[in-house]
Amino acid sequence: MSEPLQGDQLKSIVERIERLEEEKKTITDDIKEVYSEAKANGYDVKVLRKVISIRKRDLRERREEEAILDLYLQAVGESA
Amino acid sequence: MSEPLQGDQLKSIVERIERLEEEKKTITDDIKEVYSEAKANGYDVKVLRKVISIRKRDLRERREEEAILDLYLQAVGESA
Amino acid sequence: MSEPLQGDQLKSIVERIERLEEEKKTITDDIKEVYSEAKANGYDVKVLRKVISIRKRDLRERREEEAILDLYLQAVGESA
Amino acid sequence: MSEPLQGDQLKSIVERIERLEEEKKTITDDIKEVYSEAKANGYDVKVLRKVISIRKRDLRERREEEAILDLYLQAVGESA
DNA sequence: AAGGAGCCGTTGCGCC
DNA sequence: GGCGCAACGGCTCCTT
Repeated sequence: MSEPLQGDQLKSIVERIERLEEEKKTITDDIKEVYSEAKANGYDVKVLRKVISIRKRDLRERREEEAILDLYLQAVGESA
Repeated sequence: MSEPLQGDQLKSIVERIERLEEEKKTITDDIKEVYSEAKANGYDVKVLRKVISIRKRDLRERREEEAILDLYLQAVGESA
Repeated sequence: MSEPLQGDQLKSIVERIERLEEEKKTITDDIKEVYSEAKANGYDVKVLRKVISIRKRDLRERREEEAILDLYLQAVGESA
Repeated sequence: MSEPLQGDQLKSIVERIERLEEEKKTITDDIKEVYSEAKANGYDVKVLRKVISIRKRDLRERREEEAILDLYLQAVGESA
């Protein structure tokens, strides 16, 4: 009798994923909405996107530097 | 005195977007998590992804067909 | 009589692309080779890759900053 | 006095890799260029890509089959 | 309509 | 040999 249960499990997995993807889409749309509002208020969307992306990049870069520092430390025989 | 307000507005916009992007990332991670669990339960992730994508495609096609049907109905003088 | 010519043209396109992809693969293999040599000489490949990627990122970041500067200049009415 | 030499060696490695990656990028761009031209001549790029990928797949499969055949031949005592 | 940017899915690579 | 990660290519949407 495990078959039907497996079927249920699969169904559950698919539904969970689809539900999450819907939520994700909602957020994506929200983001677009914010850009739209910004544009309506006279902001240059292109610049705005650039600002966001650079801030994100900076954050990433900081993490990157930590990561390589860890690697160097390991390379000289220290635990991270 | 509108400058500082604009500054605040810009800051608010950036923060709203960054907050939304964080939420989006959380959901993306949740989705990965579900796939991981599925894999741990013996499901083939690649196939699973295919299933999801086909279902998405089907849904989209169904909506397109409805849209076309609506157009036809309107064309013959019926309200949608 | 344009049909055969078109066939030739298509053939030419496909061959050019396939040739270029072969060259690309050769280079990819060359890169792997360099990493292999480096490893044989005692270098930590993981660290090496990190170094390369950070240098690339830095270069990109510099260009990014120039790009946003240009955007700002445009935003205040100056030509880039 | 091996330190500076090692430094030079590392520098050389990094430069070789970066040089190769530039060449790789050039080729990637060339490929894009060919697709662009094809498009300008009325070809459907998406279909074209499909053609290329199928040919690549076929080539690969043929080689795999030869490899298997070789194994069989060896198994029965023949040299490849 | 064309080009570019961002997102997603696939493939290949290195590690365990 | 399997797993996870990172790079690459392809697709879609948006702007010009």
